[in-house]
Order: sequence, then structure tokens, then C-alpha cells
Amino acid sequence: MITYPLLLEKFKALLKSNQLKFTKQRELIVKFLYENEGHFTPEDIYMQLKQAYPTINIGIATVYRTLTLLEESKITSSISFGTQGKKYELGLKKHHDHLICTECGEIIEFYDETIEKQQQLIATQFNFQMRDHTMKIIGLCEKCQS
Amino acid sequence: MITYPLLLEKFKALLKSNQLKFTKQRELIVKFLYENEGHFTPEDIYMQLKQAYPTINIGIATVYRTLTLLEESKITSSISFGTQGKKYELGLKKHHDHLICTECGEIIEFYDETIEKQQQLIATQFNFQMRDHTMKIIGLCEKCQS
DNA sequence: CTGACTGCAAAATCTTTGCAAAGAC
DNA sequence: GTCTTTGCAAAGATTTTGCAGTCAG
Repeated sequence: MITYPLLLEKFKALLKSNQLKFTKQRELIVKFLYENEGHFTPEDIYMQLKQAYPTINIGIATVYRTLTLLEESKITSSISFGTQGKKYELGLKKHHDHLICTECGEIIEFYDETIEKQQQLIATQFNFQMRDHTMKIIGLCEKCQS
Repeated sequence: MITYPLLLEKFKALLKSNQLKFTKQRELIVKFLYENEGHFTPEDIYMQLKQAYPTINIGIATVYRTLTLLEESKITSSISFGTQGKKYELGLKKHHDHLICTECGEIIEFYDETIEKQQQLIATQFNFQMRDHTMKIIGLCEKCQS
């Protein structure tokens, strides 16, 4: 995994190259995602930051705007839950897919070389230029199969 | 593919077994999905039905309610587009996955045995009881790579 | 008849936008 | 100083819900 100082450097470079500014709010959002393993809704992030840093003002709109910015730059990635919105995670780890438990909401990450290769093969077969791919396995996790 | 009379029969049986009623609106929605290849938003379906059957009243809420019902019964399936909602298709074909073009919005279906098998294998490895799975390959279709 | 279904409009979610004030560089 | 960013509240977009009338069985 990347270290936090390196991540921050990468983020600052990205901002600079787009004439964007490094603000406390943006920093806190990146820091939050770095420090917290898992997948979070914009609301999650907003609430937890408000609580953790009562002195810094932050609005939900800023969280949305920053997450969009981060996702475009591949610093975060997201999983979509239909009507229930998206959950974000730091996107700098190795690409991976997700098992999602419909009972407890747990999200398990996995990486499978065979699937990765096969996806590339399929894209090639269809003359499709793959930019991204996602796979979700939906069901019941070990604990919830009672 | 299933024939329309058979589909209808299946649908009616499903309704009966849940003490639900067979209504004109429900029939038209199933018929629409049967007759139209492709992937549609609830809004698409609502607008097209209103236009095709001006004499029958139908509300958007009914479309949503029916699609939910149909999806729960696996008669339809859906692809989620994050904030942009879901698109529905008849779900009685063989399971398949999707290539989605970000430029023109085209959706290409494919089926790959290797991927299907591998998904099952992964679920097993995690002691995960798979109920469904989806795979999306996002990128540019052949036409849009200019 | 009875209970389910419907359309409508209002409510609920989740996300985006306009704007004036504040902040980064 | 200049131009971006922010928080707030309002607006949007999509989906869900409450309800009284309607309809299927």
C-alpha cells in the first residue's frame, strides 16, 4: 500500500496540474479514506468528519464534489447500490471485485487473476476499449446463512 | 427464448401464488419488455406505454411497483447506473453480463462460461452463498473509438 | 363483496447547483 | 489581488408512499 505522505503528494500534484487548490476539507476527506478501511457513503464521510473535527466546517456538498473529483482522478473508486447511492473507498489498491452480503451489508474484497484475464479477452473479442470493469457477487456471507 | 403465451402463464401463476391480481397495467409492462429488446428505464417504459395505449391509464408509480415485483420474481433483471437510476430488461434469457459504452450508451450483452464458473468458485472459496452476480465492462465500443 | 391495485400528488432520498463570503496561492 | 472553493439552502432527479376510488377474482 501507498504511504499517507506519498498519497498526499500525489493528490497535491494532481490538484496543481489542474489549477485546483489544496484545502483543509479536501485533505480531510482523503485522510479519512486513507485511515479507514472500508466502503463509505458520502453521508458516512460527512457525518464522521463533522464529529471528528468539530472546529472545521464542512458541508455535504463539498464531500460530494470532492468524491467526484477523487473518483475522476482514480484516487477513489465506488460501488453503486442502485437507488441507495454509492459507497466509496480509496482506489489506489490493486484492482479488486466485491462480494456483497444482502443480509448484513458486509462487503468482502477479492482479486482473481482468471477473471481479470478473461475480462480483457472479452473486451478484445468485441473490439471494445475497456476503461474499467466491476464485478459484484451478491448473496449471503458465511455468518448470515443460518 | 420463451414464447409470450408461456411467459404470460408463468407470470399469472406467480401472481396467483402470491394472492396478487392480474391487471391490464401489469400485463402491458410485461408485454412491453417481451416485445422490446433492450434495456429501459422506468421512465422509458412509462412514456412508451402511455403513447402506445392512450386509452389505458397508467401511472409512473405503477411502473415502479411492477418492475420491483417483476425483479423480485426474476422475470426482469436490471443494471444499475449509479445516480442515473436503473435499466430493466426481461430476465428470462440465459444469464449474461454487459459491456457498456460511455460514449453512446450502447449496451452489449455477452455470456462467458469461464467467468460464470470462476464466480461460483470464488463464492465457494469465501463460503458465500451466491444469489446473483453482475459484471460490467465499461469503456468505448468499436464505433466510438475514433 | 373483499381485498388488492391504481393514479395522483405529496413526500422522501440522494445529489447537484447558485451564490455570496472565505480561503489558497 | 485573483480565482477557486466553501457552506448553505434551494433546486433537481429519481423513487416511494398515502389515500380514496376502482377493479379483479
